[in-house]
Amino acid sequence: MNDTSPPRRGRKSELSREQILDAAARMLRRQGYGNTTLRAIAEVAGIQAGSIYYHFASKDEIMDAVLERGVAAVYEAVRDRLAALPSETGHLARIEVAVTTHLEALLSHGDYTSASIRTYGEVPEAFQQKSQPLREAYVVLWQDLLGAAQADGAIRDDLDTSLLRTLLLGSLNWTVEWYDPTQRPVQDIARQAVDVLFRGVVPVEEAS
Amino acid sequence: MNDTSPPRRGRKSELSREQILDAAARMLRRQGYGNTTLRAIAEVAGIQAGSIYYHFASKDEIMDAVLERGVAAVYEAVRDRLAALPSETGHLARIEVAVTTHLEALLSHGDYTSASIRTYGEVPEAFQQKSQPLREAYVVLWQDLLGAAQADGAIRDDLDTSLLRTLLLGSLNWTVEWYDPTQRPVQDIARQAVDVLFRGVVPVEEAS
DNA sequence: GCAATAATCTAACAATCGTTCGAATGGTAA
DNA sequence: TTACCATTCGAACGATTGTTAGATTATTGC
Repeated sequence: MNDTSPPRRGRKSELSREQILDAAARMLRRQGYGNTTLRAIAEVAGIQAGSIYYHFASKDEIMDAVLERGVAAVYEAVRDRLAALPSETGHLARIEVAVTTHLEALLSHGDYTSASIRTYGEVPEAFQQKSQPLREAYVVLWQDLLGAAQADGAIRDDLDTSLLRTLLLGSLNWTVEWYDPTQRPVQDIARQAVDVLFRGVVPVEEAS
Repeated sequence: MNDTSPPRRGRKSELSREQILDAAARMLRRQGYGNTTLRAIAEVAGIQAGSIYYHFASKDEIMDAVLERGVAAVYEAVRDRLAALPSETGHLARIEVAVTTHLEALLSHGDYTSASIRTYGEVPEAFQQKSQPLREAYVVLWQDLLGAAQADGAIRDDLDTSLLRTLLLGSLNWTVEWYDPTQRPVQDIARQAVDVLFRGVVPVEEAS
């Protein structure tokens, strides 16, 4: 009944599986769901199209794996880094760490996270739902972070933290569309993003 | 030689053309480029698939028209509203108008702008280039806006306005992914976005 | 009302899609 | 080596794709 045990497989299988996923993520990122062909994935992975079905049951299963990996990479990175902070860490410091980690994870696992972000909307609803719990957990994480900060007066209480969260994460997520790793280190972007988020762009002397 | 004159067409042609474009934009927005089928577009538009070719030469030509319309709607709206401002308008006020107008245009032409934003990356390079001049012009518009503000001291001069622009526009563009017109008026979002952009989230008394 | 042409329909085409399956290969334990 | 199972190949399938062309219907100008 409980069919948790996978068919016993050798070491080479996992390697191929990984190559297929990498290829799929790379193609999903630039061409979207509908344009990504199993034959193209196979070619990039260095195998034949039919061979994919030894590792995955369907195209959707591949997409699902890529999507899930994309969100998990960011969520787990941020969650773990926050958990590793000393308990006396201030709210603003925690937010700064979250922003920086989010950006680092987002841009270092570029293909998976980009594919996840850009493809999520165009994938059949049926298996959007599989990665949805993770996405919601990540939203809750941020909402708690911002809510706690506001409750303690670290964030102005005339702001809607829910709106603030979507605006902030939107700004960060959009970086996958333009970020060029050869141009500028991720930390520079994170630093200025946090700086503007905290203090705004207007110089203090004339902040009306 | 100069074949500028289109084949003389009646009034009904333009109506159908519009319906095809509307249908295409709506499908592009939710399903992406590769998943959007000419037969599906035709069904939404209330005609037969083959009839599309009376109005457009190819699928790509439809996509091209949708993409261009999407960026043009936002660009022209912001440009015109800025041009209509009295010349003595301050830099921050101009930026506020630009942000608000950008959001309003973005979200009121939802299908076209969303399709334009989400599909641009997955479309063949050959005709990404057709809407590229418009996109660049829009970037220049914002860059001038922010650069002039910084030159006059309205924006802190330790900020990189080029990075600031991408972060800001990213935040605004991302709204097409989550905005629900039944929940909150666009102006509320614009107001808080400008507020945070100018003054940051940290209360003045403890801004270090 | 009649001719002309604008607009749409219908049916098919070649290509490509995801998928299947039996045969061929690879490696590993005995 | 032999036998067994893991892994891949190669070729095919039905369905669907963008596109085409001729027949058919609407609409307009006179």
